[in-house]
Amino acid sequence: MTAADPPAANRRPGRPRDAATEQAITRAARELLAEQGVGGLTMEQVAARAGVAKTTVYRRWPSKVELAVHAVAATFDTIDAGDRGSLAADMRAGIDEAARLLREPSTGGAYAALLAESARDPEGVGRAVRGSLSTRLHALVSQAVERAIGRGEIRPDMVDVDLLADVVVGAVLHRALATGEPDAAFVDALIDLLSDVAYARLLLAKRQATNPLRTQPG
Amino acid sequence: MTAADPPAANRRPGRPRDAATEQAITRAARELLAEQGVGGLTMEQVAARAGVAKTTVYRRWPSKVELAVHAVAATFDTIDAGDRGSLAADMRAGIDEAARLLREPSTGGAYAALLAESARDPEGVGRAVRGSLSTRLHALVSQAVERAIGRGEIRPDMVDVDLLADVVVGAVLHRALATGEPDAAFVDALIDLLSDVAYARLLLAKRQATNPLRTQPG
Amino acid sequence: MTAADPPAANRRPGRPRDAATEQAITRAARELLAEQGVGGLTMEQVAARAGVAKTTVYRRWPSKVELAVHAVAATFDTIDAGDRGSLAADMRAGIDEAARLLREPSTGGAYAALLAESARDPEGVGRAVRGSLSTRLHALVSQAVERAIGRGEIRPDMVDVDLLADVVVGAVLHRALATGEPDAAFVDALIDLLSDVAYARLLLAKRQATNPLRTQPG
Amino acid sequence: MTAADPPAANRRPGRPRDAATEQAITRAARELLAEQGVGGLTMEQVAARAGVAKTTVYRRWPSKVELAVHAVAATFDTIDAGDRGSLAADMRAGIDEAARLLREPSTGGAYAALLAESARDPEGVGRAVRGSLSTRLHALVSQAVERAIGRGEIRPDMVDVDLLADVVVGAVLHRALATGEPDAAFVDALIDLLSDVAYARLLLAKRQATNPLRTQPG
DNA sequence: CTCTAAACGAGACGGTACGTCGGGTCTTGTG
DNA sequence: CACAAGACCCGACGTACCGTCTCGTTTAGAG
Repeated sequence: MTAADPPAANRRPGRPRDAATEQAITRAARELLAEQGVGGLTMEQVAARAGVAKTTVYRRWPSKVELAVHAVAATFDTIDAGDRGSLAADMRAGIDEAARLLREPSTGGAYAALLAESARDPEGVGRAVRGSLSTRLHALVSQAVERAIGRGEIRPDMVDVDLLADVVVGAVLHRALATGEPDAAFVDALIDLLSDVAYARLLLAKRQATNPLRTQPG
Repeated sequence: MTAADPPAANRRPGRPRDAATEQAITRAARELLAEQGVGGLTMEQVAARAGVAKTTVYRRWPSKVELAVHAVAATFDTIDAGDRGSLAADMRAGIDEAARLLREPSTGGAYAALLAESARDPEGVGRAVRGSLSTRLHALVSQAVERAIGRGEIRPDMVDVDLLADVVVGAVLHRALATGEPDAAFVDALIDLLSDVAYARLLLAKRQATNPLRTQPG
Repeated sequence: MTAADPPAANRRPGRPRDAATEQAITRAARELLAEQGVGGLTMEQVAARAGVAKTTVYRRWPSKVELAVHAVAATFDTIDAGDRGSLAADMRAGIDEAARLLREPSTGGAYAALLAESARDPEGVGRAVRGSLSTRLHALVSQAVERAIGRGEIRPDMVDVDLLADVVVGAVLHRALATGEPDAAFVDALIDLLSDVAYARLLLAKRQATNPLRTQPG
Repeated sequence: MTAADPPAANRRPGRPRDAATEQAITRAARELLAEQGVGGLTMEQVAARAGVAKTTVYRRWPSKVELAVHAVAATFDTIDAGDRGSLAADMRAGIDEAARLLREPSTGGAYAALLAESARDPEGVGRAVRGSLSTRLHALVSQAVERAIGRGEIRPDMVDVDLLADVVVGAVLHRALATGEPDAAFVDALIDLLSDVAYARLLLAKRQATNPLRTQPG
């Protein structure tokens, strides 16, 4: 084997980056996002507020969008996705978390803006947004389902996790930005709806029957 | 005596606006939106392509955002919300329409961008977006439900129309922009999910029972 | 002879122009000129303040510059060029008048601006400016000289009226706009200078001599 | 020890300005001024012709007027104010220079336009115009006089330099823009006039007399 | 204890679009 | 015709960000 310290091997030459700088930028970005929304998140302002040169910001995040993704992701770090013991509890907790985050105009608006950017550049921005943001929102639902499967509460074939996640996240997002507040009543109603789905499927599975209301496409 | 002329009564003074101009702008805006997304929707470009002075555009739409709303709304004019005869058919048609529109990156992206703007200015932009866009997407679902109520297929108390609409539109939107394509399989799965809700509720109503899976909010 | 009223023969068909309108425009133009200088003299503002449509202004003065000429000329209508009885008194009065007019920043500035326009369009604007403005300023000097010649105070070959006028008007104008105030001391000094010219010429004429200080050009 | 480096001491931080850029702008401004007068001196055009972003122009000259001042001043850099050996020669040279510059419609017109602007903003524009332009035209006369005083040709109390300068510059300017060409004959006549002033004053000084034509202000 | 390589602050730079202002023309309906 | 009202084209204004660049100045480990 060659020399030594594999962890220190990737030590890059030159002056190392200042960790405080990174924090200052992140903090400034989050503050601006919260105060003025996506439109207020300008590289110029971020640099100024962080007390940092624009170059320094660009050295870390190659474009404004990526910084925005980072800033929103930082907000998502507050997500609590702990195990609540049951599917119902986990689902409620997950939906509550989603509503809490997206209800905030700056966060909800920023997420929507980044989704819009994703549409323009699915490979670049889209990949980043999905990887850092959408996935984490989806996880709020999918983790709950997976835990429930693990517990034996439901069977894997009974639920399309991806669909479920899109339904939950999409409904909360749209309610937050287009329709009104994703308040407690909304969350309750959404949970009831999902409960009814579960009820129907458990029943149908037990009876080995098919929902007669299901029609053929076309 | 000749008939009265009510249309000429509210004639505004001054040179009337040129209808052709209005069309040219709308058309240019839609084209640019389709070709290059929201980012490509520039007042400068719109005016140039429409063969019109920038002032003329601003005279009609006081800002870029309002023009964008108009352009997306114009795209929504292609929505076919005819009566298909049954709730199931209407729902499928409505979801298909939503998917068709939002699947288009320019339209879906633009809608998301405008939702983002709504978060920054709920009174101004938000009101316009809701009035011209969100409402029309919701109508795809709510009309279907209302027709079904009219037909006696379902009872009004069995469904929260607003929730349902947010679920459908939100799910389609999020799938389109964040997760993947809202393709036929997705639409089918979504319809199945809704069918199961209906099944559960019809059953529970007949039995005068309550879904035991429903829990109390915590 | 043909029909009637020769003075009314040039009666044009259609609705006659409103004299009050003309006055309102002139007044508005002068006010704006006085309040905000040439830069503040916009067709839009003039029309608005006169309570008149832009068309109406353009019907009378084909361009902004011509209106400006008219407005300054209207200010020049206050010139008092009465006979003071002697060359000295007339000259003093003329220079005082010039100083009074050009000292006013709006008038002096406007005159300078119109001279600038003249440089761009000597035939059109230039002709109008010369005809309505420069000539009248020159007259302040030339009338004095001509009266003096009439009285026999000086001989026509002793003075180049045009040069004299340019010297006086030019000096006052430049002092007003570039150097400082054309105050009483300045006017006095200018008169003294001209008096010395007259003294020299009278003396030289009497002696039938030539000023030895005059050198050959080149 | 090596010599000190005072020039490098006051080095400003950041990327230094490109000298070539500055020249390109100046050149473009002068060309446009010469070709199309003040009206043709557009920030947009200057930037385009200089192959430079508009921002770059604004970084140096905060407004169009200041750039115009600079452009005219650059034209004034061609002034030759060398010592010709005698008051007469220096005066002739100075007047010729003034005539040469102001005869050019673009330069004369621009100078007039800037004087007009000075009237609107005496502190800002006015200061710049006086400092960069008027002073330099005045110097054509005042330097000649001061040299003459140095040589003993005339005595300081015999001439009001400021008045003289305004007379010369003003007369040339007004002749150029309002009356006709400041051609050779005009320059000669102006010089003759000034020569006669000198003659009168020398004579009166020698005789210790007063010009009887001088009257008291009234 | 120098050498090297990168981080860093500062600010110039090219670019694109913004929304506004003003000039001058054209097009209505009404007096 | 005159007139009011206002649409329309055009060109320029000055500003705001974007992302890139070029400087001089640290700051660390490597030799």
